[in-house]
This record gives sequence, structure tokens and C-alpha cells, in this order.
Amino acid sequence: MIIRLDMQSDLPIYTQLMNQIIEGIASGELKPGEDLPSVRSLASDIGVNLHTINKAYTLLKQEGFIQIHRQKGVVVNPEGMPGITPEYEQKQTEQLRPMIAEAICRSVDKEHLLQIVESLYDDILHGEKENA
Amino acid sequence: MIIRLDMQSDLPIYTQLMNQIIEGIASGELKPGEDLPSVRSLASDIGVNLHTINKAYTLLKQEGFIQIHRQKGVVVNPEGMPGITPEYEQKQTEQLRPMIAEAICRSVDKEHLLQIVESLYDDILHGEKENA
DNA sequence: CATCTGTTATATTTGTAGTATAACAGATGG
DNA sequence: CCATCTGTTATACTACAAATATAACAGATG
Repeated sequence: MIIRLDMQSDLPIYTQLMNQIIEGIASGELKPGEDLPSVRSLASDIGVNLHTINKAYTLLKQEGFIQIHRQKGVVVNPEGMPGITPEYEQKQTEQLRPMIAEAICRSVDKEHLLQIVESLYDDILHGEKENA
Repeated sequence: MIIRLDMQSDLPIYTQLMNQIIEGIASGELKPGEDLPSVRSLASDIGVNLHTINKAYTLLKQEGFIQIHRQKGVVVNPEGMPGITPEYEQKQTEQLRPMIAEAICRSVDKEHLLQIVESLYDDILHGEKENA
């Protein structure tokens, strides 16, 4: 899996990493049980510190996306993904609400917004099998 | 307009402010041409520093939601809201993408997700005319 | 036993958020 | 005419998060 980091982004590196791994799982590129690189090798691959990788992995583990085994390494959670928890629903609402409010201000009508969400949904599902 | 700040939130105060003002405009509670409090009065009202308010106002002005007149004060942009710019579309996609990816991981099916977005859209439009 | 895994502990640098003061510039109203 | 209101700018400071740099520890593996 190819990781792309934007050092100019306002998003922290560990957040970008989490996002890309989650999208990798969503697209099917990363399957449950599949190995992820060790904190050290991934760190040297993409040129960041070991602790930055570790932070992303630790958070992904806390949310149930991956498992971390002491000496074996890191794997996509073989028992499947976390479900729809109340905390998740709350976080989702808190994140969506300001975005939708801005869309309304900018005269994005409901159908248009739904189309945007729908096409992004399909986009992610079909995955980036073709990497530019 | 009632401003609610969550000092425990991971969102900066000025971001929470921006979000609430934008939602106020989206819901119709704040109308184009309507006055907003001065940086000083709002700062003392909600108990934060003048510069924190100023930062939120300055950013809202940059994006076209409000106008700031040197001696008159701050008003919701009387010329209407900013439209759908390419920069906005890009920002929107960058924000939506990771959220949708996580939803897919958590087995939120497309129809369910669309319903969530739709009901939030309606929620914001109907506004919080009844404030608890 | 060297080597790989994650883990933990410190320390340092850098940037952002937020506060605290203070002063400036232009407009307004008494 | 002057006090008072606007936003604006500048400086300094505290607090915290992000990221790095090293180093060491613990358990498993070949």
C-alpha cells in the first residue's frame, strides 16, 4: 500500500496515516488479517519518526481497526471492523454538522450534496486499484 | 444568537465560533445584513480574549461569510453567501472522504449514510428556533 | 545469541491556541 | 471638541500538541 503524506497539510501526519489506512480497508486494498509494516520500517519508508507511526497505530487499535501483537507485529483486525457505536455516531454527527451547514450557506441543494456523498462512497469502494 | 463553547473540545475556540456562526446563517437565524457583536463585547460575553474572536471573524471574512467595516462593525454579508468555488469543493472532498471511508469500514450502507446526511440537512434548515 | 517485534521514557524543537496589555486610526455622538 | 466606540496591529507570555531524536527494555524468533 502506498502512503502519501502532505507535509504542508494542516492535518497531523499521524491523522493522515490513520485516514489512509482506514480508506485502504474500506476500499478492500487492506483485508482483515493482512499484515501492516512494523513501526520502524514504515517510519523509515516514509521518512518520519517511529513515534509518529506508533501514535497512528495505537489510535487505530483503540478504535478497533487493527490489532497489535507484541512480537508478531501489526495486522488489520482479523475479527472484522468495529461496528456502529454510540460514540462513533456522535463523532460522525459532530463532524458532518458543520460541513452540511456550510454547504447550505453556499447553496448546495440537498440532492446535489447527496450526490456528492454517494459518488465519493462509490469512489472509495471501487478503490484506487489504478495508482497514478 | 446564543453561543455555546466546549472548553473540553479538541476543536479550537475560534473554530467552534466559526461553525456556530455558519450554522446560524444556514438555519436562517442570522440573515444577510444582520449585525454581529463587536469583537470586544462578544469576547467579554463568552469570556474569551478579544483576539480569539478576531481570528474567527477574520477567517469568516476571508471566506466571504461576513463583512467587517472599520468603524461600523461586523455584519453577515449583505451581498449574499459565497458560492461553490473550486477551493471549497476541494476542501469539502478532503473532509468528506475520510468520514465516508470510516463509515464504509463500519458497515454503514450507502442508503443509511445518505439518510443521516439528509436528516442533518433538514435539521439545520429548520433551525434551533426553540433553544433549550 | 543476534535480531526482530512493540513499548516506554526523556528531552528537545517547533508551531498553534489562547491570553494579557497596549496602542493606533478612523468614525460617531453628545 | 472630546470621549467613546469600532476594527487593527504589535508584543510578550503561557500552555499544549506534533514531531523528532535517542536510548533502553521485554518478549519472541531463527
